[in-house]
Amino acid sequence: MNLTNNLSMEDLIKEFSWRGLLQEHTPGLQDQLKRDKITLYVGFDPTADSLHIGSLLPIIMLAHFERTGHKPMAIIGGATGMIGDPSGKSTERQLLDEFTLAHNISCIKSQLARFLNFEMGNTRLLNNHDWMREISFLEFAQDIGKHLTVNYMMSKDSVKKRLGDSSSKGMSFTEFTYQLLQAYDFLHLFQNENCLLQIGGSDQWGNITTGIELIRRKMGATAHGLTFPLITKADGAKFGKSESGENIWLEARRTSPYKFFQFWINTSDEEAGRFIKMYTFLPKDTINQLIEDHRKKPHKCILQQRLATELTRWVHGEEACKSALSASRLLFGNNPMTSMEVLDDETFLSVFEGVPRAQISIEDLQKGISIIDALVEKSGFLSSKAEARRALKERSILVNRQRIDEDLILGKTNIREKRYILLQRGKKSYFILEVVKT
RNA sequence: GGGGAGAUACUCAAGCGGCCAACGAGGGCAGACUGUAAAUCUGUUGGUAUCACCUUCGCAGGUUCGAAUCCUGCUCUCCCCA
Repeated sequence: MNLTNNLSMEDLIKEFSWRGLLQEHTPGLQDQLKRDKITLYVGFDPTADSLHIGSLLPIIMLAHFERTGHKPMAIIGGATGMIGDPSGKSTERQLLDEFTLAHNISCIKSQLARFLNFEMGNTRLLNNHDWMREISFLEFAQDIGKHLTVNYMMSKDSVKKRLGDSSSKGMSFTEFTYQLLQAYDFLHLFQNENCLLQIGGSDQWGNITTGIELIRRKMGATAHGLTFPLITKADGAKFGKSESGENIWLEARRTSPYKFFQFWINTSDEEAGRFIKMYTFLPKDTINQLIEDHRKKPHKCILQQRLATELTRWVHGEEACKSALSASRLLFGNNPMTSMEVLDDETFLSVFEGVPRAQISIEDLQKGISIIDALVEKSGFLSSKAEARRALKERSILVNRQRIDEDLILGKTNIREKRYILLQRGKKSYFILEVVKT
């Protein structure tokens, strides 16, 4: 992505503000940021072995800080991840065992390294387990717990929600303590790394201010907090899930670059306008121009195209982005049929990476397989013959992108190129049959 | 402890002896239209050997030629009075 727009980013707060990345911040932060290059941090929860697009925003925030010469730190919640943050959660969270946690942490570390420059030493990666494990419960009670009242802690939304609602299952002491642990993180980083700012999603505001309060009471010093909005979709649905309800991960093995690309392509006009500001590093002028162009020619999907391209390139690299783009052109372009036939098997596979597939024997194919068997028994693509019949009646089944009838018998002639047959239900659901010798 | 109401498919919700694989709404899927959008319209939404049969209406029994519908017991949920 374009890194050379530092001029417009002299005032980070302003920058965040027009990008829609600013929810709340403590007073005086703006001046502080203009005056000094400060150290700041954001926490990442090691709840899975890959980050998903929900984590993209904090990463982008750190990248903005990195690019303007500040010293960002990504803190992996190796200790706090064992506890679970109650913010925004209505029930007690599952605790993770140590093995899973260690695995998750190492995976997340290597992912973050793709987006942030840890090489130069300006941007760093820490694990809060490293200092959390040093402190005993008694020390914690004495040095930390002393400074904040339970009354203060109870006033936080994350706590109030769980105590007030009679239908909820209550809240364990462990979860109640979470905000203190996070506050201790901030205090520790303030003392040892001269870290002056914690950022996070807007649901973190309560936890961040607890940290600021702890630093104020214990050290008599001023620390800062900044939050960015939590993303909601225009229709109120949860952001970050594909249409089929799967998470969109940053790891190519979990979510193929093609699917990732498609996720952004499928955003609505309004969302695309909002997201391109938040999720790309394109300068203001460029974005305004794009929005203007899009308004004039909405059918071109300029915003969605650019958003998807920029992000796929950033997350998966130039190569993956190109093939995701060409796959999309192929599948949704004007004359997909002809281009399908031209595809050799290798390109075909890369286009349909991540599409479920099954093997089918050449002998069966020689005998001929009814399309219903092919859809259900031989592949498991559809779950019952009744469903297959229904789909065929709806004329929603395609073989090698050609609409077919119920009486089709699959034979050798249906193999495209050398080894594959492409099944399709509707526009977006694909399945690959791989022809093998038995 | 006493009294009452209820449990039906993904969700809500009809049905109260045969015409019930079960009205309707939402959701899902698909088709048309379109910008791989929104809105709209249409079809579809248990299974199989599909003009038929099988399994499904909280669980287990029973009455009946025949039950989601009636009876008995059980489990769970909700409400009212103590």
